[in-house]
Amino acid sequence: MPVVVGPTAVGKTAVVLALAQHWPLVAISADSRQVYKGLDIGTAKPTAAERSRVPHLGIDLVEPGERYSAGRFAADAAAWLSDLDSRRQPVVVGGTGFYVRALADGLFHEPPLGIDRRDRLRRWARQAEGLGRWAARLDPGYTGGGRQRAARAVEVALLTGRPLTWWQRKAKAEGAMRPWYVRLTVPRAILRRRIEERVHVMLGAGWVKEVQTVLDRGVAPDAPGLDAVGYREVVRHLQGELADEGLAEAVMVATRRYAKRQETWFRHQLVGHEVTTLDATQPADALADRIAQLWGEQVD
RNA sequence: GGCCAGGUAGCUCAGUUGGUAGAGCAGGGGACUGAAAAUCCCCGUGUCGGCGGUUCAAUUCCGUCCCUGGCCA
Repeated sequence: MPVVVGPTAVGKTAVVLALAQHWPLVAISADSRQVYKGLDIGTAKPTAAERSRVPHLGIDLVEPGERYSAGRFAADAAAWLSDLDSRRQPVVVGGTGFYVRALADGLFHEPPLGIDRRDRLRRWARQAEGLGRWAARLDPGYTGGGRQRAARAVEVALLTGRPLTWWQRKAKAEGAMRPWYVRLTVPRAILRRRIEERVHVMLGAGWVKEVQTVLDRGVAPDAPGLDAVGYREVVRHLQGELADEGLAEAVMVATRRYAKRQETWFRHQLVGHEVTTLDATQPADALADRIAQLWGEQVD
């Protein structure tokens, strides 16, 4: 199954829409922020018109105040895949490497953890000293990665009796599907330009108002959905901490950094799978033609 | 035209009582299995505006020229 990946603003959506000229498609969005209802402009969700051309799954699943996760995504996506309209070819599109992996490779099957114990652990982990050392002691395979990931390693080890890396090794065997990664890439300077344009379009389209509306509905400024590139800056602007003149630039900086992290992921984390890298300075139609051609050659 | 203040990393600046220089921001590289647009780790050689002079040694002192800003004509 084709999995179209690449950094924000390379043009993934345009390629999928163009690809729909070749086959009837259904797109599965692997994007950790498009799952939130009401966050449309800043997450560059496909528009209603675009979605009428290609139905999209994985969009508008939860409220911005609710916590979604890669695990839920893996489960949801598995359900969608088993219940597809057989006349449409599924294509995964996404910028969230971790979600793509959860879908394509599957995550380890987490045993029931005991909500109370887990919550107590998490509260402790938020301010515990030497969390990284705890993680390394409990999981010899732990390679570092800050408080959030250390906390997770400690939690899994303590609550399941096995280190996280043990579960990972065990789960490797049960690979879920055979993904064919189509990785879109563009020189950094061009991506920078595209990001710049896109941010201006988003702000011009009423992004600030969108966030204001979400906050007015009672969503907390630090809600999971708003903890996102650009949304963080817009929230700060609405709270008077970021002046109007600085907003666009601050959003662009955050977006560029995000794009860099995405490229690092897609450069290194897809090993062991089939990957086709395409130069996305070409128009979407040409890219779609190329994908269609290669797809035809796939054994599948 | 005169006087003053500047010209050092992509940007804003610090600094060197003369021994070829360092912060912030920007930027780059990397890690990644239920918060991932998250969370972390690593990375600073640049004709110190040009040309001359003094000196063992000049980005630093002197001269001159160029550029920028301010004030005065």
